Amino acid sequence: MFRLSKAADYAIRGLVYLSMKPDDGMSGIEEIAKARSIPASYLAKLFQTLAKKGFVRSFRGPEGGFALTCSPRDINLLEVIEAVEGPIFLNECLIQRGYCPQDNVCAVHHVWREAQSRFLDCLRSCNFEQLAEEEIAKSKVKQSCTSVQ
Amino acid sequence: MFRLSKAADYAIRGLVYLSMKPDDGMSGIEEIAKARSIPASYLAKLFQTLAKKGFVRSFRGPEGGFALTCSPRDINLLEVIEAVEGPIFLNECLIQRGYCPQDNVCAVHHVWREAQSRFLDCLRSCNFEQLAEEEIAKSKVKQSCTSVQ
DNA sequence: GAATATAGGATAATAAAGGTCTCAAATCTC
DNA sequence: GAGATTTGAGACCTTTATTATCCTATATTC
Repeated sequence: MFRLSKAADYAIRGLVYLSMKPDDGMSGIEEIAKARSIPASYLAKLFQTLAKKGFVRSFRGPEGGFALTCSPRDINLLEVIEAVEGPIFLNECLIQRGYCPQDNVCAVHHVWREAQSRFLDCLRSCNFEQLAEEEIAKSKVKQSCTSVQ
Repeated sequence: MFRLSKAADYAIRGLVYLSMKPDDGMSGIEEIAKARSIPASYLAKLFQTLAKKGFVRSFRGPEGGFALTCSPRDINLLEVIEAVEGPIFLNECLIQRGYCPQDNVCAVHHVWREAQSRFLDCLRSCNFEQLAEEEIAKSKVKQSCTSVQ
């Protein structure tokens, strides 16, 4: 099924939230989870893997929480998704050269490669600074004009 | 997980096989399954749904089997995948306008829309005539030069 | 009309995703 | 140092999707 997993979706939403904070802003899991309507215990587990992969640093104890390790500009969508879901392959035959026994015969193969590279480029070109800025802008519009659907 | 299901993969491979047959050529499940190394009983079910969706016609009895209902040129990859897997949505929030409560706030939303439309265009622009021709060409190359990896 | 080859449909087995809970470890405040 | 607070790690359960098989009904041929 070609669908983003909830895990990746949650991770992205959480990181966007952190990216919107003024520099080095730290947030606890509970805060993020509440702000973005994500199950807290699930988000906690996700942020553990994000910490392992180096996107965020964790701080224990009261007033602890998570903070980005680098500028939001230096994180892109693709990285985050792959950190949570593992590497993206639209079809098994794209996992690595020679994996698919019908590599040289299968005509669909190169269509997948093309579709995949376009798709990945699109995700790679989107960083969290953009996302955060856009979200801030949108939320301002919404505040000044609450009745609009 | 962003991956083509085996079901869709098998369906595509089966239809490519039919597309390679001279016009109106009919093939039994067993034949197709053997030619493309697909579990026969599984392929049978897939072709049932392909028949329901109108891509192939079925013929029972001895010498029966399946045949395309129209020219391979008039079938594209996207149609087939969606027939088997259901409609493609990269993220739940793209299912329909207003489905996602954070529609107007979420900045990631339009990235998904963009990525999705590029992806779908790519699949839509690929028809089974192309695929069949390419596969025939490739298999000829392979025959004349078997030792090449 | 009997044998046979095939589709049709129901059902089972497996794998993955999604989510919860508990306890340990660290850190801070008092 | 005691207690409160928060992450870390992992076990565990539930749900959903995928993959596969089996049995029955139907059409075709001889």
